[in-house]
Amino acid sequence: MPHEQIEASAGPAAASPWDDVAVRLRAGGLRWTPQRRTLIEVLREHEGHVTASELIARCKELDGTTTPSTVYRALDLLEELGLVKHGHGHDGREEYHILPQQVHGHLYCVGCGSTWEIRPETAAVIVDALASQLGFAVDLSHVTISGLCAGCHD
Amino acid sequence: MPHEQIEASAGPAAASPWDDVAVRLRAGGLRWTPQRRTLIEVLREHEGHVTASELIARCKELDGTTTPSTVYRALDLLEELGLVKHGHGHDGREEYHILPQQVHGHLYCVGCGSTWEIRPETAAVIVDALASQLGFAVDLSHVTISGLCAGCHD
DNA sequence: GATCATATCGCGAGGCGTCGCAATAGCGAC
DNA sequence: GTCGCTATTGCGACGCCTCGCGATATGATC
Ligand SMILES: [Mn+2]
Ligand SMILES: [Mn+2]
Ligand SMILES: [Zn+2]
Ligand SMILES: [Zn+2]
Repeated sequence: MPHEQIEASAGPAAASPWDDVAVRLRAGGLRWTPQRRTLIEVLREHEGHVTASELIARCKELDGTTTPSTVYRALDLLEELGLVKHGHGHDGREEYHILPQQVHGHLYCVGCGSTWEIRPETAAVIVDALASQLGFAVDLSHVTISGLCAGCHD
Repeated sequence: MPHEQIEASAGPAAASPWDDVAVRLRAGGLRWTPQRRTLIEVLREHEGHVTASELIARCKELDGTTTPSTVYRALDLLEELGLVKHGHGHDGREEYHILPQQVHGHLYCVGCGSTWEIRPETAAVIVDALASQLGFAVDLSHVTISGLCAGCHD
């Protein structure tokens, strides 16, 4: 497969945020390892929300030697780089937002199990209320708020 | 210790919600077991918020044979009776509110680790926003909202 | 391409919470 | 007081997540 490198580096291209992870890591004295490579590969396949378990499972498919603790640690790292953002589902389990564009809160209906993202306008009301009344800077994206959706109550 | 029963039933007394748990359980075809008795005894000692682990530990002090799964199941039951209400801390772990008077939300500062209850006025804003905009009936007490307190940001 | 400092890994153990199952024991009825 | 139905328990196993530790391997330097 000659010319592979030439092709890969041809053109400015649609730069993906994943492309320079190796560089960013090394710039900080950190290392670009096969385990991290695999995780990035998996993350490239996803959008939106994914469970930590799902990510680990997929990594294991690509590399049978995958270890959970290594994946968790790599995810922590990528979160510091701003490439993923974790939150907690209604039961406390971790969920990851891949390439979080705009942070958003989550709703979970205990009646039917549906989930929704909280729209920016609605989120703003919540954020503003806590900011103005308590000076508290909410990270809405970290939690899933439970309750009953319109279809499930009354 | 004669007259014990007479004393116990003397006067209308300051009825505690714990006093008729046995009756309420039996009324539903459920049973009043030593394990549940121990848990109630522990709950009587507490107010406000307690971790599930703390409750289990305290039960174990009173009864060395205590089993975690049994305590968890008993707590589920008491929650159905409205005597406790569980929520999740910022890390997803369970916390129990003993005799929840008024449900309230919780705030956690990721900077200093402090926690606060969300005051009713503030909670009302959040609940109303989700109710009016989405028809969603929030159970604020089930989650701990993370962020930075006034002292920890800017 | 060899060397070396140290970032990272894999492993094992532990805490938390859930569930299925077989054995046990409330408690209502007689 | 005994009997019998079945709610409940204890156990064991599992899934999720974290952490410490000794072994490994990255990648900067020469
Ligand atoms: Mn919950
Ligand atoms: Mn978290
Ligand atoms: Zn619903
Ligand atoms: Zn703070």
